[in-house]
Amino acid sequence: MSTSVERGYHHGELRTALVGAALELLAEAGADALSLRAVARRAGVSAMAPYRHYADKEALLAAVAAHGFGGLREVLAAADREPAALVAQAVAYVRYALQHAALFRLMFGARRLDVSPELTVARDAAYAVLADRVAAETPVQRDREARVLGCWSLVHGLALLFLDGRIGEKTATPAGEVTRRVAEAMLRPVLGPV
Amino acid sequence: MSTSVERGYHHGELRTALVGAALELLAEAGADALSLRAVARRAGVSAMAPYRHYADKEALLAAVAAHGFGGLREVLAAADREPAALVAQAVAYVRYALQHAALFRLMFGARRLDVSPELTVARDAAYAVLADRVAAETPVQRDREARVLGCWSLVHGLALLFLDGRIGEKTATPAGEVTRRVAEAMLRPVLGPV
DNA sequence: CCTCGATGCTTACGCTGTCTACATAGAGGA
DNA sequence: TCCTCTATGTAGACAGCGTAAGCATCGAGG
Repeated sequence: MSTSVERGYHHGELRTALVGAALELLAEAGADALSLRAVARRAGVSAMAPYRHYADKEALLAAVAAHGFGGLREVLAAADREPAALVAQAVAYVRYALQHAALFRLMFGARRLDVSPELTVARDAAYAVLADRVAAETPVQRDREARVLGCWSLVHGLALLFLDGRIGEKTATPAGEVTRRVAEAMLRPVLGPV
Repeated sequence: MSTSVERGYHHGELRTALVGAALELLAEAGADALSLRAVARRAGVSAMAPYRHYADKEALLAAVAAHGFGGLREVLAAADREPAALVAQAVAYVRYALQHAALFRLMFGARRLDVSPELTVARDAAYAVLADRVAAETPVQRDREARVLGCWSLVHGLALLFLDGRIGEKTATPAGEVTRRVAEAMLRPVLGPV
């Protein structure tokens, strides 16, 4: 059997190849170009082939989003091993959103992606990295839940405002630096001196 | 001339009627149902008629989004007149997002909506209400910009996490109450006792 | 009264997601 | 060895979408 370009009637790895093709399209041409037919085309397969592996377009997008949350989890976990782990995670979160803009938007795409358990698991795993760090640095049990939510909201909102071009238009400051400053300004009083 | 159902060849108020029809569709059936043809249908007009008033679908969506920012500005301004204005604005922001979920998502839809000056103006006007309040309550000039950005991110992220169903699934606490708690937990140390 | 520009309509094209029906191939039992 | 069964991929069709081109209608101003 051939492993790369050559293939016969059956693809062999279509399921993962489709996610890969979707990620490429997303990175190269944005969300508007992400049609099911275009994904199939790029995978070198007919328009209906994806339906053997995914119930419909939404299901494929859910798999793509899950992949995105996997990547997010990795960068957050890496940042968590740095000193000033919380601020590092905030910066990593925003950086990931900016580097994978279309994918990041897809991940929070609003649809009934929740039906996919795979997506839910990947999502929760990514957020657990952030939530655990916040919880660990919040001594007072009473405030813990609210602060986890608050920090999560802070980085997520910051990422989206960057993506929407609401920040960084006027300032020449790099996104990472802005993120660090905002995170420190909001978290310093909360967590004590970093 | 007839004002309601009856109309001849020309509509007369198509431009605003289209925005109204789009808002209705958005509220009733969500973003997926918001096709240009469906909007035209609801306005009682042919599929091509909207093009006399908007360059393309994006342009109409920009007008709809601008309308949404107008509404957001109003509720924020009303909240700003309450005691504990900052927390009240946070609650109002989240409430607006939840009550107009599909519209709210459209408002931050990521596309090149920025080309519409009308949209930019409406957007900036809404955020000015929040930014002014934060600035007014941030005594230290040095932190002001970072805190404006931080508070903005906080409420925006919170709203989106609610919309995505990430909050409120497990807790029975009403959204407004959760928002209030988070806002207070994050802002109390920043702004001093409310 | 008559023209002319603004506004709306009709038709048509390529693209999309998805349904139905058919083709192929590799694996397991006869 | 051959034969069938199932998983996988293909072909064609359909309705709905955004939108380009050209035609119809109307009201305002000369």
